[in-house]
Amino acid sequence: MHVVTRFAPSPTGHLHIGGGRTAIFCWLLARHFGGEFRLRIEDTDTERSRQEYTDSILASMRWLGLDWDGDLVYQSQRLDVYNAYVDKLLESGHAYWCECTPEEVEAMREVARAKGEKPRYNGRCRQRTLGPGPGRVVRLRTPDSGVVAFNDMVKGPIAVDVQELDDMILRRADGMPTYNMAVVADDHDMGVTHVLRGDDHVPNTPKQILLYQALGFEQPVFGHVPMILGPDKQKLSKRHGARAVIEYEQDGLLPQALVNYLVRLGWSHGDQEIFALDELVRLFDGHNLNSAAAAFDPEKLEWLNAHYLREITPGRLAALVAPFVAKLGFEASEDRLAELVPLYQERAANLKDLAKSLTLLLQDADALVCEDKAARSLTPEAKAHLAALCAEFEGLAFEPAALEASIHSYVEGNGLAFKQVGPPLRAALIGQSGGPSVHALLAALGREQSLLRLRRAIA
RNA sequence: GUCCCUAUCGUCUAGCCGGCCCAGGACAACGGCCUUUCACGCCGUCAACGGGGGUUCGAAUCCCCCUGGGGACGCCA
Repeated sequence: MHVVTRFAPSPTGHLHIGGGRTAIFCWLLARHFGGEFRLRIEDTDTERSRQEYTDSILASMRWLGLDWDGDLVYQSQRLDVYNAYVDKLLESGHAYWCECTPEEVEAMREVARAKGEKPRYNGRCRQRTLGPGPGRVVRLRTPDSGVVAFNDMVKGPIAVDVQELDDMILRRADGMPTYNMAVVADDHDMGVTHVLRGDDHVPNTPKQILLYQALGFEQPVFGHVPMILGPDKQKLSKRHGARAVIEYEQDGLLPQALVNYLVRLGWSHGDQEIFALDELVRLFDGHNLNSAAAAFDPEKLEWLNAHYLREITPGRLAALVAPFVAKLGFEASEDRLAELVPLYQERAANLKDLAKSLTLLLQDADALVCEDKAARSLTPEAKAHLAALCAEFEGLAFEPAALEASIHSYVEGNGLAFKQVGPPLRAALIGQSGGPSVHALLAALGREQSLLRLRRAIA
């Protein structure tokens, strides 16, 4: 099957998770069938479109691992094309010039509303034979009767009576094309075969189909994926915290975790939860898409992220966490980070947390802050044990096994319980009551830094 | 208001053309095991077919109505 999909964001903001998920689905569908995935920037709204958002969206696409085929298409560079199509429609009688002002149209809508009907343009200029002129727009001549039906990839058969549709504007008074006009022209010219987009476009689809028919274009397959709701089941908004893909990146999420989470939100493959990207490409064929809106669950995302974090090799993880460590004001080579990372790899849910934990090991002994619970374990008796252990460690090789053996022999030799020396040791080393095993901590810190921290705790 | 979409545990979902489902998996929560702590891991518990009518020997699965949720009705995209 020949498949060409596209993702068409408008550069009026960063790429949000809803758009991100749509992009992933489109990319997956194209890759699954060995087709093409195209990217189009819908920047006809000159007021709100910004280059920086285009850049941000492209950066997020790359971060997610979604590569696109062919050149980027900018709608703002295709205005002539759209107008040529509008002219064609005018010539064939499928469109007409209209001189009604926005105010007049609004009044018509009010009349319709008052009659309990859907607000719409009443077709006043339909029968007139107006030509171009200032303030005039071009409208599509919607058929008088009939039903527009299509088979949605995810929602199944959908039918709408044309009576519900009014004569939509194709060309604005300023000569700019409207959204539906541009989309149909672009999707056709780009050879798009499958239009996968957000749920909110369902009502646009019948209108666009009318345009396909008027223009004599072959229709693509349409598919509408439901929206993503906030954890409270309400429309996702700023209230729900981070929503843009770029924010998740900044919070230390791994792209494979976000992709896995987003795909699984609205698509399933039996009971499977974890999917590698190549596995998704193999499995995703456009079926099994859920037709109901789904609530976003940050906790499950976090769980997936922690999962992927544990799968990465220390060396690779060191490189990923380095920028986050630097952001916290610490300097450490990637080699050094690679040595430390294993201590916290399975204790962190994201790169930000991991970096924060690593700074416990990187900072100066004097800057170490001791948590209350940890401080309480540093009793006079415990300090005496620490002093004795310092002596034990003096002539020892600072390796995990040797350190562990040394601590155990001290504990047993003095008839103690491990908990009498473990907690105070950890408190002295990192100022916390929980965390990596003490011998691993000692080995990672090294002789000099370990003894420095122990002596400081005793003092 | 009108039209369209939608409805299984708190959340994501499995459940394709009815019986194998007194509904399965995952996240979260809770309990336990492992363990020097934390975390990981493992085991277990709690928890759902929105309501009402049909069709049928039999419905979460099919049909209708109601209710709930969402979206759209722009010279925005």
